[in-house]
Amino acid sequence: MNRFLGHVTNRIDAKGRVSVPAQFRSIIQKAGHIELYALRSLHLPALDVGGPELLMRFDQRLEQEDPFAETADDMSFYLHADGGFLKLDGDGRITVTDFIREHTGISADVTFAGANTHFQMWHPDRFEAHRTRVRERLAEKRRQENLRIPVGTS
Amino acid sequence: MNRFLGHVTNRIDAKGRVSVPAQFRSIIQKAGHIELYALRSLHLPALDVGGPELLMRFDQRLEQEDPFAETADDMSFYLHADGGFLKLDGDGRITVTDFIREHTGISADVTFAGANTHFQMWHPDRFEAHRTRVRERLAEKRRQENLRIPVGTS
DNA sequence: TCTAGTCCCATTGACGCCCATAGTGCCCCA
DNA sequence: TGGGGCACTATGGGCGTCAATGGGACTAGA
Repeated sequence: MNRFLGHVTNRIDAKGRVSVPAQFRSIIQKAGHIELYALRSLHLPALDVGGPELLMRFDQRLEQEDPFAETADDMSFYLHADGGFLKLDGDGRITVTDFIREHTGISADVTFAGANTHFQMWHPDRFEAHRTRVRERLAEKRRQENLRIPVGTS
Repeated sequence: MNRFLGHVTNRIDAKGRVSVPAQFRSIIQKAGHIELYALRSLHLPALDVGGPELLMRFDQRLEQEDPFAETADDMSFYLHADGGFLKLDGDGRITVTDFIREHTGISADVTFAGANTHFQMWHPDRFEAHRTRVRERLAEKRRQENLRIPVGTS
């Protein structure tokens, strides 16, 4: 399975390193990459992480923009200055830099969460909070739709 | 990876020198260049720095952006007259000249920010301010157009 | 002579590379 | 079916290398 699924929480050691879950790692390494591309999510206190092809996807999206509009500059700045590479060491670990900590609030532990084509890095508490919030939103949405279309799935 | 990505802040020493991040340096040296070209960014209080090919790209952009040749000439003059070489010393440092300080407000520290094909030099505070502004604009834009910049929607 | 710009060297702290260990799940075999 | 052992992951730590920074000495031009 070459999709990022599920979530795992790992500990950051005294040297500031954390193991990327083997399951996620194998997907990246299968593609022959030893470095990860990380981007600070716009709306969430989380990091979007994937192989270099993640950056390619964003670059393609960027090319669709009018290169002389402010949006293109903004997107380029966001993708290139506000993103960066994370190098995997020989044991499949990455070092948690200030770049990561500032945006996510991560301190002692990291929750890795699959997101299909990539994965995310969270502070465990914030991840949990986000998870329940999402669940509530979805439940609410379904409740509204059920008023019209009663599809009782439970 | 031969792209300028991420950002680092380095200190200017008593002699006015600052280390160019090794990651950026290696990209330049891989391309076989010993000197850097610096241009004032058009809209930002930052310096665009890169190899000689940076000049050509800026010229092309100028031509396309401004249909009136005379204005384009003025702009070209403005850029080139004040643009200059930054010589790397043996330890990969450059001297921060008044030319740099005037346009960027840089005083004690420099933030080097990747911009894919080149990099930028910022005053740390201004960089941070710009970063948050860009994120706000992109977030707003996405809210309006449902523009899918980050994959992480959840 | 003084100043500004180089070249070179020293220090220190961070990071990469390597190996060790403990916990866990799985498989195989009795 | 239960036990032993193998494989692998997460984690911890040692150590050498390199980057960032500071500073001294030499040179050339004002």
